[in-house]
Amino acid sequence: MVRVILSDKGGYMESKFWLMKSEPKDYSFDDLKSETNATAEWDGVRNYQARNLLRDSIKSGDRVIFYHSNSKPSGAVGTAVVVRDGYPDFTAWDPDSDHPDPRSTEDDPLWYMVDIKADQTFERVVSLKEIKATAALSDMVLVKNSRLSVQPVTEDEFQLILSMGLS
DNA sequence: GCCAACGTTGGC
DNA sequence: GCCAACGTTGGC
Repeated sequence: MVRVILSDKGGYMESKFWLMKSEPKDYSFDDLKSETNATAEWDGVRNYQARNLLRDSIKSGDRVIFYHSNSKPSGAVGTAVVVRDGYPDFTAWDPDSDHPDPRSTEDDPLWYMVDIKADQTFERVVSLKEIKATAALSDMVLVKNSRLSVQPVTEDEFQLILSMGLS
């Protein structure tokens, strides 16, 4: 089965590499590592474009760059592996959750999530400043549309950021 | 804390 | 379907 996502040019591309953002004051990479099996539900995404990726395109085994936004400095801090395909984000219909949305129900889910497991911890933060200063990373969604919290990256981008983070 | 950029909502 | 108003993200 070919997995596809809508590219910014309106055509289709596939990805097995992603970048996910979190504000570390809300949920940090250390928080993920401290979970049982270093695994957590990536819940709370309330954006349709990101939802579509979580529901349709992101699959178990895919690799993720974990990015700290609104941080000092903001940047990539580690990697994770997707360990469960998209499924309904049940926190949406829990009125006591951090991200309730009464439009979403168990019978007709509106929002989706995947599970991720922490993998490699970078030796240093690969800062947004450094990413922006790296020519080979200039096409990243992170650089072009800074708001999307779940976004595709190319394998080359993933490997380059990983090598920067481990050196 | 400011605010630019972007996404969403809802009146018409 | 347009678009103004509003809300959110996230760099700085």
